Amino acid sequence: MAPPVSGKARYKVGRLTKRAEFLAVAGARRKWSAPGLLLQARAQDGVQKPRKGEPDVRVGFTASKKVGGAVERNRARRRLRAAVAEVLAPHALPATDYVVVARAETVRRPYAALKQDLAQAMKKLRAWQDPPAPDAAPQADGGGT
RNA sequence: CCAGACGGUCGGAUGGCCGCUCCGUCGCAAUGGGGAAACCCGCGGUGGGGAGGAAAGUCCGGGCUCCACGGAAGUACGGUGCCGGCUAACGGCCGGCGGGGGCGACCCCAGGGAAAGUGCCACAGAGAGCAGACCGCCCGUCUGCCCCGGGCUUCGGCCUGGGACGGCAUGGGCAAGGGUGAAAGGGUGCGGUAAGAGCGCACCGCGGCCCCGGCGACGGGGCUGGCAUGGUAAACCCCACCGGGAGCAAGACCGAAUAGGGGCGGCAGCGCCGGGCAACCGGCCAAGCGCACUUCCGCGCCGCCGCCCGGGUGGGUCGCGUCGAGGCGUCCGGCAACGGGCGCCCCAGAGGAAUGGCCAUCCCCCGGAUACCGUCCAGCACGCUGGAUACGGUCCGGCGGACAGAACCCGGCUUACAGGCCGUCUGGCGUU
RNA sequence: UGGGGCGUCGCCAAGCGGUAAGGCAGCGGUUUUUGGUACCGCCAUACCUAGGUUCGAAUCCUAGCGCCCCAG
Repeated sequence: MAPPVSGKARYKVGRLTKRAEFLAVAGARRKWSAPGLLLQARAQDGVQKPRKGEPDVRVGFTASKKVGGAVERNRARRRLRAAVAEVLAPHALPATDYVVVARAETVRRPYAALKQDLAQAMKKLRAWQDPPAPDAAPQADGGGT
């Protein structure tokens, strides 16, 4: 691959959109449940992999009816998306698909705690790594301290 | 000032950091990447747009698209139901009418037909749809007892006439009153009567006819009938009017692999039976292939290969937001709904679904504090002291900021909703 | 998106204009040494919500809430 973005500090992640992709991640049975969210992970293979030119880390979001009405479900997904951009993107393993599932608590949970939930879930699933280019690390590490 | 009625409107504000999506524009990326194809995809700068009054429920009406259909009428089914208007249309809206509620502003009403037919009206009650007579009221007959009169008498009574009160008696009249019921076959009053009854009369109600006003629903008046016609149609039904079906996962286009369909060519097979003039069709056997392999048995498949064609699934693009029953402003007509003229504007377009995440300050709300300022109360040495704070500041705290997220688009309806603002009106109290 | 159905006591469930059955569970009693079984009694407990029609509504109508199913 020839990534056009090499020196930039922003970590791009792709998006899971097809039902089959979500089922594949769920079928891997690598999941961990935190108070504010539920994380699933799966290493990509020859069938489930990003198309060329896309980022090689992909994330999908799920907010079912159990979370609430459309307003609550939208808000839960948006908060999770923001947390993923801050926490998961810089520390994600390459060639891995993630699915973040919203829970009823996701909407009410303080944002700092939500970020900690995500980081803890990644570590529990052994899907955490330190940024590969620490010199270009962005200022998105506020969750730890 | 308090209480209330109706209508309209808004539905947090400002800023910072980091992001999303669409459109325009400039530059870079390039002989660029992905994909079978259709088609999709960067990076950086800059400018702009980016949820609602209900976007909701999906209860109606349309546009749009496909399907069906010769016209008209009818049947069935579903819906609507006072009148007039508005509208593209509606079960919507506006203005009226009638009925009901409220002191009032005002609110509520599926509000056609019950003398076309059918059904139903429990229990209670004498009687409930061809009404009926339990208590009761009245008139007789019979009879009991009491009072009054007459006659007879052997003074014990007997006969007879009248009156009053009665009777497990009996023959009729009545439907006022009692009682039952949601409802008892017009209501109230007077007359009338043996007692009563529309039996008669007055008023009210109801029906019929006529006149007047109104486009009409209907209203007003007159004459007349003499009560005939209980309720229920959100029971069946009758009448009038309306309705072809499905829905953007509609639909249009582009178009893999696999299986199946068709055509052409080559090769293999071409035994038997049935049908047919034949082309050919159907069946059976064998061969072949598969069930790991060999033999037997069993089961299953049935010409093989190549090329081409069309339908079509996954996938992709369009549909899809430039133009609309469009928005804003203004003028005119109309009581109004609404219509018309003119000017300006282009105003969300996602697609596992953008419109956000976090933080400050302000605003509002809730709880607490009240040293201080105001306010109120008390004391007076008249300027202070003590207290209160339900109110205005001030300070502190608040996982406090309603209902809720476009999905093809409009017009309505219904439902949810913290709080604020504006206007009109009604009732009460006070002051002048 | 379109269509269909159901909400009755703690659970299951009848009733389809006039009285809200029944079973299980629960409580009390009898029988039994005790428990179970059996029998008797008590369930003064229920019609999803709000309006309306009707003399009268669980039942009919309208609106809403919740749940389930079917088709694409």
